[in-house]
Amino acid sequence: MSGISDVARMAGVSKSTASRALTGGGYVSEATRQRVLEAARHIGYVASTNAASLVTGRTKNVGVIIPFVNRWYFGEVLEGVEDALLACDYDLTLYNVRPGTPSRSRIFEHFLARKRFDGVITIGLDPSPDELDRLLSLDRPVVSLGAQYDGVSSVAIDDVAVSRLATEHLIGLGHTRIVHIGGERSADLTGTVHGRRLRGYLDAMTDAGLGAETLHVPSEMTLPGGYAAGVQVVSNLRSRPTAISAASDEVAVGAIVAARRTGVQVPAELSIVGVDGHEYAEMFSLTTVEQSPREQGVAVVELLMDALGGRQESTTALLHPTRLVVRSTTARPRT
Amino acid sequence: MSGISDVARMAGVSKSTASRALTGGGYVSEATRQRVLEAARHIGYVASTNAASLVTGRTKNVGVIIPFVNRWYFGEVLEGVEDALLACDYDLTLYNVRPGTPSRSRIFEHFLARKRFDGVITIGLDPSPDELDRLLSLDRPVVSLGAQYDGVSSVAIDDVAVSRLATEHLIGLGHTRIVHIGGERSADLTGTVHGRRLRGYLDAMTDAGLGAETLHVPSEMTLPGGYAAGVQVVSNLRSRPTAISAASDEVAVGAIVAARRTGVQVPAELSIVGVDGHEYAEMFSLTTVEQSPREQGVAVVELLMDALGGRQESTTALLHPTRLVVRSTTARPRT
DNA sequence: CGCCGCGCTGAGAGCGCTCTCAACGTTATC
DNA sequence: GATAACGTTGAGAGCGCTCTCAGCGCGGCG
Repeated sequence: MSGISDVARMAGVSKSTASRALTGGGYVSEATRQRVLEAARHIGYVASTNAASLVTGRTKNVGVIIPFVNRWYFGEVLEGVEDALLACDYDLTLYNVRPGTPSRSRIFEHFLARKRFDGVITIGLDPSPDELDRLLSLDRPVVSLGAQYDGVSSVAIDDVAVSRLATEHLIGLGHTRIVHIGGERSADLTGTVHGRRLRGYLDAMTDAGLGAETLHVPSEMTLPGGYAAGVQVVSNLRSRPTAISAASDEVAVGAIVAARRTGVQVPAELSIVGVDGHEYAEMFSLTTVEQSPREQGVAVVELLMDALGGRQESTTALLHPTRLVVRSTTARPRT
Repeated sequence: MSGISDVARMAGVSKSTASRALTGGGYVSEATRQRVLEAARHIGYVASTNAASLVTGRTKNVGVIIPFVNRWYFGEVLEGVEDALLACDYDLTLYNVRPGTPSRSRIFEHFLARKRFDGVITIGLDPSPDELDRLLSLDRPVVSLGAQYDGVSSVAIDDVAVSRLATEHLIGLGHTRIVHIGGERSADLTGTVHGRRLRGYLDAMTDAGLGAETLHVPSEMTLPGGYAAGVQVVSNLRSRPTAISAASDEVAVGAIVAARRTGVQVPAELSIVGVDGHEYAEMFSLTTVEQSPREQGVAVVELLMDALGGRQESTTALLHPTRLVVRSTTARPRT
């Protein structure tokens, strides 16, 4: 275990000078710097971030709080965040807070309190008041991706708008009996992604004078969830809708599979539109509103770096662009 | 920022005693311990793991090296590992080494060298000689999941056996024209998961006297990859096989979608079997050989904890059980 | 009664760094 | 020529802990 003193001795300078040369602070003559660098390389010296943290208080580590790892959006975001953090020379400590797990509270109460990070990125997190309290009392910058809450800068897309856009696409094609498949309906339609997407659907329907026709089939935000809901929609022969506005592409693809399996033609008998730009969308020719989670991951890291560098201009909420991609799961309804 | 001295002062003891009471080492009277604990709770004291690491050399942190986050198997494993690590009071630092990314070498050369962990878990890693070298020279325990390499204990399934089992299931049903869809064929059929699964298929075919009939369509180990390969298989009208042995469930589901889309009946005209026990398998009624990545994640953490606790009994290679689950994508071939 | 061992406690060294501060030689300024 | 300023360096304190070691009171034992 070679320390900085070894490097210093080998380069014939003091610990202080070696430190300066290595970390790049203060005055060091170019010659000395080279000598120190050479010595360090020679004995394979790597600074102990630990010891450095102890004195500087900065850990070169960022905590990432994420509810799921195994869903497309979250996986993409995580990879984007990881890449961006590495580029800034930061490690990433993962805190997987699956909702309803006992470990979730343990993370908030115990692990976060250790403050082994310079800042925190939360992804798609809808914190309880207590959790938010703990987060803010960490005395470290916190930024959020895919969700907005009090006192925290964020990067996200306009979930209401994307769902509205998707629904309006269906309305524009002439559909009137449009059903929305998505998450549970809760009292508050702004606290969750699926809530906001339900709201976008409702807004579009209301604005088109179809307010009385709205229909919401709740489902998990997963492919199997969409499948189950799709089966339900399709088997409802009496008043089968002519189109589905799904809260996400995973749900939409599930619905497509359900329709095909039941012999319902897509889009001839049933149009389906999703939201996300999932990697499966193209394969299923799914019409969808695309977003770019990877880029959002990079953006939220930038936001955090600003905060860490003291370049924080109060609380900001960045909205990333999205775009409608029309493929072949949507068409005019049969007259 | 309250330190241990504050706790000590408040409890009316020395720093040493406070430390003993808090970390549970050495002699402390029960009364004193309670007093210290109470004081710590009162001022919300949380020990700086950083400072502790500096003296003990243990970080209470584990590095996890993973090539993908966004594939089912890896996501499941990661969640299992995270859960198990939290239970042992360890943090998880994520190193996402996507193959071919420039960040991959940076991680091996720079980030790992910082040694901010007590041990390393590699997931499905096929390290280059140089990478393996760097890994072992870290002087920290390394354990591997889903891949075996020199000098490292591992947890995995028998990838050759599962694929052989899946293929034998098809052979048992009477199929002879069976094609394998899976990863690139490389010179060495043991270094990668898809290589070993290809080998299992080849072994089963050869043992059944069908050695001359083997056919391998390479594809990415993803759903779109399986779709593309499936299209290719299905459109080959002259000598269409009666069954597909897919290297993974994602590939198998892709092939199912391709078949349905082309109007080929599954399983009437084409049987398809996968490997993994993917969350989509049930929804597609896919016959498959199930494994349990989550449990494997837990198991590999146990292995690492043994190594960290000095209970390492040389290098072990645990094989986890798998089982064939017959659903309805496989049937006897039409005569 | 003296000594040892046991249970408990405190003093203080030191983990590997960074950073402040003083010192020193050299050059610019008046 | 005296002084200031600048660039460069080293000494050493101290980050917040753990851990070794010595000390102290007390009961058991020879």
